[in-house]
Amino acid sequence: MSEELETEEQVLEAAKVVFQEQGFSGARMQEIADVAGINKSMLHYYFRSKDKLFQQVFQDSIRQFFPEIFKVLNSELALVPKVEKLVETYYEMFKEHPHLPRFVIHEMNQHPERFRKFVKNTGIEIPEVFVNQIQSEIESETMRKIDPREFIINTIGLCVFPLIARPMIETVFDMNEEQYQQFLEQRKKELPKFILNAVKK
Amino acid sequence: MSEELETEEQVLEAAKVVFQEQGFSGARMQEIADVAGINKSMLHYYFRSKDKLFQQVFQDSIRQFFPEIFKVLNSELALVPKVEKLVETYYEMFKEHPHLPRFVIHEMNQHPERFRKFVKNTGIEIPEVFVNQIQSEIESETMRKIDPREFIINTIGLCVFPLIARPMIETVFDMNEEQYQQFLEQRKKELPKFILNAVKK
DNA sequence: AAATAATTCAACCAAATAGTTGAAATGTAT
DNA sequence: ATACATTTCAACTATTTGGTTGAATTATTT
Repeated sequence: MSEELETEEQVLEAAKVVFQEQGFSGARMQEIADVAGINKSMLHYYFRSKDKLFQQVFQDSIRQFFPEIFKVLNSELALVPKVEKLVETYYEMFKEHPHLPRFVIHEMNQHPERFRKFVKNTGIEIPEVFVNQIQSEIESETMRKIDPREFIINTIGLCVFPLIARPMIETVFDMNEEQYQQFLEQRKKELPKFILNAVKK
Repeated sequence: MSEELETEEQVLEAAKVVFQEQGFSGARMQEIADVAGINKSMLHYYFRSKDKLFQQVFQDSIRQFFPEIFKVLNSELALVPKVEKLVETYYEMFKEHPHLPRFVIHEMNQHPERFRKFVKNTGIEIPEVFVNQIQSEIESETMRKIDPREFIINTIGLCVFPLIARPMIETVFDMNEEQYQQFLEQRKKELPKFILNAVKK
């Protein structure tokens, strides 16, 4: 039983790469096997079907996408460092997993019910601490009146969009890969200012 | 030759619905035929292959997604009404085509080169008028210093995100369909304030 | 050493799916 | 009326693809 975990992890890793790039319907079992460096029989030896394998990958991706961010949202940081930390957390995550957000977005829209089930499994809840924080900032007049939900959605959206829209950005603004990466670096610094200014009194 | 255009349009419309919902690899020719209310032979009679049909749909979707926005960006409106108009334009477009942005995002990432080619075909260019407008606003100190590209990306991202992330929003904030629609309505009013405040001095 | 688990391989099966064909029917233009 | 274009239909082909099988091999455990 020595290699079991190792190979299983190898398969999962390969499946993650292929599914996140191509989506469920675009992914091929053979390609996953190739990337994992094993043969197709092994896929079915560990995971019984494409669907089972996909669900595992999707579940894992959800766990990667949300909880880390919600941990920051519900931390005890003050508003300014919290927003900075949020942006940084996202950018770190996406540096390693550039296809993660688009994958989650695409697949959650294909099967919203399954997505809901999976999210419930991860135990995510409405970020209370953060909602309260916003509310008290508004009351103490250090922030203009804004629906905390808007705030959260805007922040996540602003982090995610430049990644999922990469080809659009490169095309419209005529950038090469390097210029795009440079643009992201600059943006990482500017984004917290943009967000914080947007909610300033 | 009387019905030709009509039927061809019917097929394209059906293909648009199915491709935009399921993506290229998820779409089935049979389903497109069913939605168009014709049989499969006709698909190949007008468009020779799935790929040809898809490219037509994708090309059309790009034409729908970008030019309208760029027209607003490059119009002669002042900044405040321009942002308001931008948000409104997007929301109107997405009311009729809710799957459009996710479709374009997904497929442009699958084949960035083809996407680039298609965009070039539509004759989109860097929105000069708007870039100049931002620059002069910054010089006259009515706006804080910001890269115009950031401004454009942030605006589009903020418009698009709540649509492509719908299942996430409904799940995390525990909304039903109606509450989600209501949320969008509220957001339509709030978003211009958010954007304009973000770039205010 | 014996038993069990992990792995490979090649061949295979079954289902899904894109695409084809040809004959017949219907509609349209000249 | 005739020619041409459009449409239907059902059956068919070819390819892709998910999944299976079983025998042989290698590694691990006991």
